[in-house]
Amino acid sequence: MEKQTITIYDVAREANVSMATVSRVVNGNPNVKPATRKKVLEVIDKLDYRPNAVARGLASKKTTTVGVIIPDVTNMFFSSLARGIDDVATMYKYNIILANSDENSQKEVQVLNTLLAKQVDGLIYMGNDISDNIRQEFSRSKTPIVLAGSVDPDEQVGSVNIDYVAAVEAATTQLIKSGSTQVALVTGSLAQPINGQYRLQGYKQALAKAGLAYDESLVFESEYSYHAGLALFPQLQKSGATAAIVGDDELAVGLLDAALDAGVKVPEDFEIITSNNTKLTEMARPQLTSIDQPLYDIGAVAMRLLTKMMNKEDIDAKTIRLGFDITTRQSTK
Amino acid sequence: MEKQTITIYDVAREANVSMATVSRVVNGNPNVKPATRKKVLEVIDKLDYRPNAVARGLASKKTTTVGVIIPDVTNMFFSSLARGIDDVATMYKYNIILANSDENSQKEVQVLNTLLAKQVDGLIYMGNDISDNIRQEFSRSKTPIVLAGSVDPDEQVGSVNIDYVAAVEAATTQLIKSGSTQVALVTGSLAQPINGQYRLQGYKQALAKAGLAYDESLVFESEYSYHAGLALFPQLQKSGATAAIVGDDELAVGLLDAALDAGVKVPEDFEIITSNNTKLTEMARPQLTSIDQPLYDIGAVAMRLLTKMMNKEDIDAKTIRLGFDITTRQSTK
DNA sequence: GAAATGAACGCAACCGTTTTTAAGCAAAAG
DNA sequence: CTTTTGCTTAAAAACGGTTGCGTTCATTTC
Repeated sequence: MEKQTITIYDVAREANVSMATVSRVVNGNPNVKPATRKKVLEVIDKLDYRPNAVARGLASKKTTTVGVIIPDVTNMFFSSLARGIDDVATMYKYNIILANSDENSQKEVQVLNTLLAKQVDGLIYMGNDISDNIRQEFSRSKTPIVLAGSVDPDEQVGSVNIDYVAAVEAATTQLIKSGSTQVALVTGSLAQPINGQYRLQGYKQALAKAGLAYDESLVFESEYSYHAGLALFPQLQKSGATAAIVGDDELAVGLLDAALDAGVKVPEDFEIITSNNTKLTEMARPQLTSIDQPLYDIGAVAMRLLTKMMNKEDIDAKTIRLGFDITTRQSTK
Repeated sequence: MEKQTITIYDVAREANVSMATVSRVVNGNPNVKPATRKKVLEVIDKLDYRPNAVARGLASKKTTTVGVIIPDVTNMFFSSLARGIDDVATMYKYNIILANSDENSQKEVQVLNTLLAKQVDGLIYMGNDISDNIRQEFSRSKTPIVLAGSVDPDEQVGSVNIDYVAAVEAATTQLIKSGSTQVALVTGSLAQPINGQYRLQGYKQALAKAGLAYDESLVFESEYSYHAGLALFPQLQKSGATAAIVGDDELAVGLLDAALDAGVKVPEDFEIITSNNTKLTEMARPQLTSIDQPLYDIGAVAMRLLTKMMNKEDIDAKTIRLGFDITTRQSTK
């Protein structure tokens, strides 16, 4: 009795036209006489008809849905990207299926497959680490994919990011110029290209240009979390570092708070530059100087790129590098 | 040439069975002879067959997808809920379509409709304000809906939250006991039931029990943002308040930082209790005392409730009230 | 006035599953 | 030895649209 879903067929009958015609007016196909269009529209309105997107997806092979793989929505860095993604997605009439992966490659592959099973028209992947498993799935997938905020050494898929080498070099240089000779680099696993290749390289370049020797003991690998930062600071201190460039904002706040709690003055005795310029950098006291990646834009541009790919438009460049800045606040002199 | 999607039909042919049989093994239907099951499985593996979820959705009228309407993923409060939702969703084999609404009722209705068009099996709504528009859509929807972290005065749909009256009363009482007679209440719009009804009531009750008069000038409506907090503090100070209970963590951090920047000592001269116990409360210095709503759990329980509803199991109670605590940190004496 | 043109619209074949119905068949029962 | 019973499996009808192709019919064109 309540199963009553009204279909395109009901509308057709009621309006005395074929379902093809109804389909045309629903889809804005111009080949419909204004009078019939009007009539159909009225019936649609009267019956409160709502096209079934699943049926439509099956018939047209398009779901107007894209999959988004995110390490953790709870992380400001990624959620900022996600917001950019969703905004331009809705702008282009797409919806987002959001799946948390915890950067667990097994989960990622899993999720990727259910996303593909759901026939998403495209896919956006976020995550620092592109495991071989996932890379393999990428390459045999016919579905357009773009990476947001991560780098892909072999450019199989689209991607949007900033020049991490240059960014870290600039940040490191700034720290050196302000007087530190012992600048620490605190990032996630060096096994991840973004850290082990790009950030590390930028760091070394800055050192080299300043005529400073590279000292491995000033490079720290850490989890990206507040508590990790809290726990890591003593080691940083022991290393003799007087400044640090940090790969994640939560981590940086942890370091900062640990410093403060230990009575170390920031920026007088210890300077910090963090990497993501999330709201956290403003909320900290002292506020954190940060590399300013345009997070929202990275997401937005990634989604825009994806729409082009889904639309089979031709792309000028598969990988887009956005500009960055360094926003100076109170954690540097 | 590569359009080659392999369907259930291909598998059936290759395995010399009907598609019905393939469907059975894919869906774990027991009525299949082990031998044939094995054969089919082999063919599936060999052909790398992946069932088309869209077709499945059309035929079964189930999409194993739920819609999630969220004000803003970028907000820690909501993203924490979202994380809980997603985790139990995947636990029950559902995916999440995430849509940001900015608490804009027009956008909400819009999004709700496209979600329903996509035949989601259920819906989770987050947001402080349940506009009449959206409430109306709720009531005529046949799709199960549950609210996460918000209250619904007329309990049309499921919902999961905490006892906001009691929570605010407890917080206010604590502030009064520690010596403040002028406790401010800083929340979002009082037009929203959660503020105007529940929080305000808890606040008044605490006052009454302590024999203090209710003073309207100590109640502040504000946007939930860091900058709003920064801007609001001077007014708070002018009001003579020596403590505040704040409805949102970002807002609270803003207030805290403004106090600090103004040379007001927290908690000596001004105490703060905030409401959501997000990570921010730990990151602030001094750390913020907070009502401890189990954010993740609210999301998780909401999703669990939704699975039951989608499954047509009978529910003991449509609205579930989780327990809360007050986690004392450094912003209270 | 007949033929050609083109706009509107209807027909019907998919899209890839699920699911109901029934058939086939071997073992158990009578 | 025939009938009943109970598994397996096949066939085919949905599910609600999209879309290529063909048809209809009012206009133009010659």
